[in-house]
Amino acid sequence: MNELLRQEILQVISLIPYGKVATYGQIARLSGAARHSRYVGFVLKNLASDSNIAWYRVINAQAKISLKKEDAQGQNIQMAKLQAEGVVVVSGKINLKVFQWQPDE
DNA sequence: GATTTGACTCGCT
DNA sequence: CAGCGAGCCAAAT
Repeated sequence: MNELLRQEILQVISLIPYGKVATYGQIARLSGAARHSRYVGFVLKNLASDSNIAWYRVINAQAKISLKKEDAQGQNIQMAKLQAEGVVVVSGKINLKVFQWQPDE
């Protein structure tokens, strides 16, 4: 497995500022793995439970929480955390125009 | 060592 | 404008 790539992904996620979110694809590109969008989610899944990483700031390209229905608890936690940071969630979706992280800003 | 699967994305229908 | 399918890459079985 790519420990290096995994850490880079976590690194990028840790760079997301308070009150902002980023998409999987975005993270993948910033971490140097443009086409490893799926891998990003995979990494989070394994590291989220025992890491202090703000995994909940990561959403999919549809601006929605990507967890499955079975992970309702996780969805709830993520949404709660986001709102606690001031991110407004409308109809389960996030306003990317306002809250998506712009690495160059 | 080959096949399936996945917290995704983009493009065409 | 919504839905479906193909593409990509690493991990798990």
